[in-house]
Amino acid sequence: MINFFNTLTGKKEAFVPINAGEVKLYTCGPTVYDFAHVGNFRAYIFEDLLKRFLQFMGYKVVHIMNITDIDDKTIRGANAQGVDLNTYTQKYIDAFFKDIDTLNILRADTYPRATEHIPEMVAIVKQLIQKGYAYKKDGSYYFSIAKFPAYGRLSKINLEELQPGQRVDADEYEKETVHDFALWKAKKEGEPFWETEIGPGRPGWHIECSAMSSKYLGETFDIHCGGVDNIFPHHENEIAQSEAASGKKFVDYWLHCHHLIRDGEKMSKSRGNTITIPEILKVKNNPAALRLLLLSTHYRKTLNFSFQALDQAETALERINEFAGKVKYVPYPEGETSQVARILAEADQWFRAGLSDDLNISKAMTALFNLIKKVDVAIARADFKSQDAQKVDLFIRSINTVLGVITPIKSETAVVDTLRHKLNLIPPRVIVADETEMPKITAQQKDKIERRQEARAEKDFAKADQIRDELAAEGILLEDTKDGVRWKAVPIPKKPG
RNA sequence: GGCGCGGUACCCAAGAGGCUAAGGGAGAGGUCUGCAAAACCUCGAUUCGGCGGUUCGAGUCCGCCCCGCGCCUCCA
Repeated sequence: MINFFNTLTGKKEAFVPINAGEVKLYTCGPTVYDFAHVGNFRAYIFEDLLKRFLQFMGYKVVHIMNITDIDDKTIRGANAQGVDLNTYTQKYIDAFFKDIDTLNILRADTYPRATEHIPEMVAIVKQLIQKGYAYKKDGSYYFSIAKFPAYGRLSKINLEELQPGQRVDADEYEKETVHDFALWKAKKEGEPFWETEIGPGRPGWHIECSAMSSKYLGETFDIHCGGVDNIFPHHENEIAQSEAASGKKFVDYWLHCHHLIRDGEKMSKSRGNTITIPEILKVKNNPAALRLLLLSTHYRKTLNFSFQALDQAETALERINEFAGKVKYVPYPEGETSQVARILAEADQWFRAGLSDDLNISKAMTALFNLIKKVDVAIARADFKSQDAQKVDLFIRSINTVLGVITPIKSETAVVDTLRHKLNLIPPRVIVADETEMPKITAQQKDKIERRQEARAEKDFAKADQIRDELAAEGILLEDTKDGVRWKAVPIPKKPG
């Protein structure tokens, strides 16, 4: 059974989708007025983990993520640059998708844009007018929260105790009550507008999510995600609009991701302490390590971003990759042992149990590391066979459909018979198990490995070390083991800055 | 002021009444080795922000206090 912490009830609850075997998921996407920062992607990675885990557990997931391409900031940005709205937002949309791919985040089924769903929004506003939840003032339409008694249920906010911020009063639009919010904003000088049945203007912020979620997922759907800062007012307002319009429950499970902080402070554009994915990768070019870092703190806990933490994630990931490669590429004797099935069953159980418990990623990672430890011990004792390796490899691939970070390191131990070479019995040679499975290595590089082995046999260590350095600069790492020289292909380290 | 989250080893981080307080990183010792690196093995908190209380038994429940953070206004 899968449990999720539901913001609506404030409790962990058993997850039961409306239609068995199918999950309808809506996640709040970016407002494309600037480049998204890591904090934004922490939320998208959490949602990706959620989605991948549901798929792993056999659910079909229909995932919608909106793109807010019209709001105060996009309009301001476009006007400042003297370009039209679409031209302005497109470069941020492109950057967003590029980062999504870099972080190996699965694409949503649809990324509806606000500007392409004006008629759907107008239809909801009309319904709200008709049912008496909306009123018009100076060409704008507002939602009257006094008409919706359940208002505040999600955020647990008691309106009477709310201390309105100063900027509420500074709102340029006329409202009956401060907390009423705009559904539709009347046409204004210097702003894009649409001619509609409810008059010329543009949508308020919240209405797009109500309109687009119901269009693609239905009036009631399973899960709605976002950052905690969306709980109020955005999601509260969505509930009010949608439930007032449809007369039905809007969403069963609300899951909210906590913030990513930097130096103890929330990372946000308004504070100016943001950092983007490309900026991070300029310092440490390892997207999978970044993904692991963002993934490995539980989503309801604040995550403090630092490059030290990124280094730790990278080291941990290398260990996993090393192990995955050892299982996938290294040949073992035919057969199987009895213990590996047991180790795997235990790891599988922990992995599922962990993620089933409100996405407890720590427990899931523990399952993986304990597996690694136990199998490594078995390998060290030569108590590990080829069929064991296949099963472990399969398991790793399976959990990697959820984690999305593992790339087995391809490497091979070259057995060079230096003694026989010295006696001129055979030429030195690098023995490779399966050429097609090997990482990229040139004949020249192989030749160098052989020449280094010759140098070592002749105790010309200066030459041997020089060759090792040359290969390292080319991304081929040499390691002398008791079985021979082992090489692996690694990314060539980049100089920061 | 209201609502909410968190404080567990040098760092990150599980655990939410009872077998020896997961796991990762760093560190120490070891195997291997020309050296190095890597890989692997072993070790590591008598103690969970503080003080009281409940209990046979408390990181875990209750009370008070201290500290950090978020939301209440556009924000993932």
